[in-house]
Amino acid sequence: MQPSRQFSENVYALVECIPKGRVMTYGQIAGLCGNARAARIVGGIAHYGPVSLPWHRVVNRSGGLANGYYGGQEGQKAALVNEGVEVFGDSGDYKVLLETYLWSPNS
DNA sequence: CCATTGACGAAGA
DNA sequence: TTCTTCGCCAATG
Repeated sequence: MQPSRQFSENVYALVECIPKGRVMTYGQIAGLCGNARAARIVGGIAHYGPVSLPWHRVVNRSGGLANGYYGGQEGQKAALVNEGVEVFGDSGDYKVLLETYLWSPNS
């Protein structure tokens, strides 16, 4: 297989596969896609890529919400809360409990 | 085709 | 302990 181009494909598939009420980290997604060091690529794809995917379920390794989300952290936070995820922190520093909401495709 | 970006991660100061 | 810097590699312009 040629994982190179499939990277974005894997990212899209994984993000779409994240069940409601769960989240995944960029690093984990990158690792599952074959490039553990391409965490930025995931974020890059998210930025360049379509908004058609549940990017609001994707958080950074600290469980913090993304910093360039199209609707801002408050938008992503609202989306997560809307799915039953408890979001802690204040404006600009939202975060979720990875211990509780982190999801894995093998799960 | 070349240069720059990018919503991260981990290490260093 | 927090802040800063480097590295990673794909996608966009």
